[in-house]
Amino acid sequence: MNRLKVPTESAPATSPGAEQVMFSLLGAAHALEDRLERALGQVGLSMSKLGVLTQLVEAREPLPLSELAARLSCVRSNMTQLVDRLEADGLVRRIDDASDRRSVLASVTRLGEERQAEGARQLAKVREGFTAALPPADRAALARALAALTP
Amino acid sequence: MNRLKVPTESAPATSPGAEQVMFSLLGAAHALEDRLERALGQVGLSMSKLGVLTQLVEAREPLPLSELAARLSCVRSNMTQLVDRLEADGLVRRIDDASDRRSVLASVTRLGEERQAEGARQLAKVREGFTAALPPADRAALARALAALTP
DNA sequence: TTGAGACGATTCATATGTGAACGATACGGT
DNA sequence: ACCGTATCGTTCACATATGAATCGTCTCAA
Repeated sequence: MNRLKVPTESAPATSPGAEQVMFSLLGAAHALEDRLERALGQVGLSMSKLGVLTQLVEAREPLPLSELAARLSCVRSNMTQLVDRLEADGLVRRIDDASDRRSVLASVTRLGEERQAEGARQLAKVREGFTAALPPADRAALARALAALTP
Repeated sequence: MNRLKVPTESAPATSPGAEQVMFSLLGAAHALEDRLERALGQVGLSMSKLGVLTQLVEAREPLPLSELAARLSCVRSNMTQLVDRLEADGLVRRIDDASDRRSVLASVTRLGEERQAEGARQLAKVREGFTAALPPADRAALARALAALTP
């Protein structure tokens, strides 16, 4: 699931190091995603799968695939395949929507709920490690900078 | 090429906001990658393709696929396919390595060099936008925090 | 009521990544 | 000189994403 390392540039001699901050951000996120996928892999999940399960658990009711796609910011065809795999794993079931025959609802199974809880624990562990690695003095500035960067 | 949005958590009431910093980082990187892929798409490239072309241009000589995979931190099978597509695009040629018959070298074409230059310009534009969006007061702290985060 | 257009899910083609298995080649120690 | 092992590229199966095209269903305006 990894992203390739970003192309290094032949440094244009402007403010020294400024060009590299963007790549540092990509690299840090990349490394973090690796850790998350590895941790979740230990309980048979991925970030994508955990995302779907978490939505369903939090909603406390079955949700249409369209709604899941919207909440997780992906296209519907992606959700079709993701739910295919979750169904094959026995973590989710498709049920017909009685009120709209176009719609298909995803319903989390008992096993899916258990797996979601395990995944959430793994995720929390990684998050703790992340927070621990963060220089406390820079935490606020990081949060501020990231907020400014996300439009 | 997008990553799904990260699962939101039912906030455990520890230090307020601290849990979310990790997700902010993933989100910011995600948005940034989107912008980069879109900018590169305008010249028919992707981050992965530009990465390969840039390595070849900077090396000023053909490189073995293994070497490219190592430099871009991906597995060799990925490089095989990436070079397949670059070759189909006419940006790269495979040539036999006379000194080691196991090895295959990737050689950037004239068109590939031109495309790399265009890609680098697109990348620089995005980077400028990135830097502009960054609160100057937080730049150093961001760089420091990201460095601490990348092991 | 009906028919045009919006909407929901799926399928297909494609891009990008991983990892295992394979065949060809290289190389070092005996 | 030969054999075991390492390395190289490829192929395959899979996971994850996008976007276009398709098919069924729904809804509203005329």
